[in-house]
Amino acid sequence: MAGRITSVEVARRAGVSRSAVSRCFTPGASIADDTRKRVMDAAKALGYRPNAIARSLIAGRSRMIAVVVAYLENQFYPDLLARLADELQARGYHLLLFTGPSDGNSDALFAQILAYQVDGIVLASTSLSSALADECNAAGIPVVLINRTNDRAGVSSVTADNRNGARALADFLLAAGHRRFGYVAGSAGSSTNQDRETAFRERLAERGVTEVLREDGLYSQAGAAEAARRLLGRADRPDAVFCANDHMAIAVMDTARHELGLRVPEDVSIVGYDDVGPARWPSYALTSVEQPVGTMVDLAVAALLDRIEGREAAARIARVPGELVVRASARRPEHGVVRVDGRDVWRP
Amino acid sequence: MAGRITSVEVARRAGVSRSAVSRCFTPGASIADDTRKRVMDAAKALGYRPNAIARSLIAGRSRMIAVVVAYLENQFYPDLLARLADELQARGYHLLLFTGPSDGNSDALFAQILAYQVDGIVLASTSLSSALADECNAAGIPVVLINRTNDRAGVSSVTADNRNGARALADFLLAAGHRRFGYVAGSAGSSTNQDRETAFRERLAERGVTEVLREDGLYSQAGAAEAARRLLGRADRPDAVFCANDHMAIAVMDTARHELGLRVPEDVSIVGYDDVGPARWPSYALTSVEQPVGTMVDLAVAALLDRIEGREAAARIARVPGELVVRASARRPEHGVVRVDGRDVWRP
DNA sequence: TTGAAAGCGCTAACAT
DNA sequence: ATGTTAGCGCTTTCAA
Repeated sequence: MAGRITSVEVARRAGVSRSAVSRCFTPGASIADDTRKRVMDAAKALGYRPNAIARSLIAGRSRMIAVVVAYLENQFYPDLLARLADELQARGYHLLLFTGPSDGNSDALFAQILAYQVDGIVLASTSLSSALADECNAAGIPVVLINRTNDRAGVSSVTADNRNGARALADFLLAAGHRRFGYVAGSAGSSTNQDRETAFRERLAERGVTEVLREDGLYSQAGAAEAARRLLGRADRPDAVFCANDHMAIAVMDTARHELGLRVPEDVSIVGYDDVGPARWPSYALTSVEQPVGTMVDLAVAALLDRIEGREAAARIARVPGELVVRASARRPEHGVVRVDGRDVWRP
Repeated sequence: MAGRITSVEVARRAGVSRSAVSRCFTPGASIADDTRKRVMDAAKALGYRPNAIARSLIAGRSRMIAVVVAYLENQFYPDLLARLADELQARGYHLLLFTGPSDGNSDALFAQILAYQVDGIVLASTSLSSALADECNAAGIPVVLINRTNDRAGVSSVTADNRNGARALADFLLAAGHRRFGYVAGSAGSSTNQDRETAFRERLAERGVTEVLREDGLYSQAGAAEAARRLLGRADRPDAVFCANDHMAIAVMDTARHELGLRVPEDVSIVGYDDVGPARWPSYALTSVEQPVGTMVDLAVAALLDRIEGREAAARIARVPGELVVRASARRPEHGVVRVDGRDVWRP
């Protein structure tokens, strides 16, 4: 541990008491300009920084937020993490990173998070969101789920408006003339997958299509490639496939083109969800519903800090809408696509 | 802050002193089995966890490691982060994440890092590696640079063997018959870019090729796309391009194919460095030198913890070799490519 | 083996 | 405006 210079040494050098030193580093404390200057000079000379650990002990707040993420291969999560860190740093909080347990041992993780006395927790799409969220909530620590919801009271969450997005995708594909559909699912247990899948099916059913071929991709690229082989290898293969996220859609496209020799979108239209970076790469040009990471982070941080700082006690459930961004991976309907801010979007 | 149950309450319930409670949670402390059981029962009943913050204050060590990363769009960094978090968690340390300042304000960042009394710092490829590393080192906190080096004494670093990798790439491209070369550079200031570029040029020069067209890509995809336009748009364009990393190589490939109408590798061979996930996607099938992130993390953690835990005081400089993985983005030499562990690698 | 007492570095009453 | 005192939750001598 470094920065061993303590406030006593600064106080001695400046010829004042430790309290005076403390006040210099406490915004809004009353201290004479002259004293402040002497203290600051001494502090600078000695290289003194108030010890945030000791401060936390008194304040009962650590100004640290635990963030638990499961998989970082899906570019959505690194984006999320980067923005979260920026946003928290800007507000004087810091991010303690935990990777979701591969071993499913949420208790050990929970113990570690609690031990650090974090002021709040962000759970980004880990398989154990629910269990952890409940425990933390019970322990009185504000929790916000990102890209998952949870029915329990007291747990805030921020998601895309997955149901509306999936409905838009259904309408879009129908408008392009598709009638045979496939769905590559994420983990069945995730609320995001459920929302995307059921809304997609419901909308198709409303419009007279009741059959949707389904394969599990489990949010991994290997799983999605397998799913693509099964789904697109059959004689009566679908001519439009909705993948629960872009990360899988990319693997499905690659498998369709490079393994199965299919043309996209001539032989099969493929659409995804999230609009992550690689979806925009010309090799994929994936039609996808955006999941606005910036807005989601802003809402998550606000929900968390409002509770931590006592401005509001209630949990908040936010659902943020996103555009259906039209690119080249799916057949394009004759009508309904307009250009907005340099992107083609679906506005039927 | 939660987990407000303190050791006093556990002590009272178990009918012992606070010291006894403390000893139960201190490995190797002497305590009667009977007492331990009573304490543990009480602790469990109350949901008590020792406060890591209070503990840090005494120990003078926080068991937190600060990690500073600059850009998370390049998949190498999320991979690094995930493994680092896992590795540290497994050893009882935790990762405090800082995003490298876009505003170039390293002082503010430094202050925050110091305030948290972190036990060590991992600097992953930020533009301010050197300045920060020096400051932290001066403050007595062990530092390890990943994917950068720094001449200063006392600073550990772990990098790929960039010079050897770049030489292998030069040999590989020459063996495939290329004679007109281009280089898309990362940030000129980064040691990694310097090593890759100079070794590439030196090796080509040794073999009689002295001209290499150079464009700046600045480690960003937008920059790389611009570089590709300039480099490949000219009449006497190179027929082989080495990009300082895969992240840029992907943008260069996309630009070549989709904007400039070039075939890869028939019209131009493109090679990168890092062997990140997207390099393996069939749409790119990028020939690249791997940067073994697992090994690099292991070495970085070892270097850091050996110093933190007093096993070794000296800084360590590690350079880890990686295979040149041969895929379809570059013309393939007639000889020298062999299959090892399911990959084609260059072993001249 | 156990408890009492001191103290990690800091801040927040409370005096002055 | 400043100093004195107490104490955040824990561990760690020191005695017993």
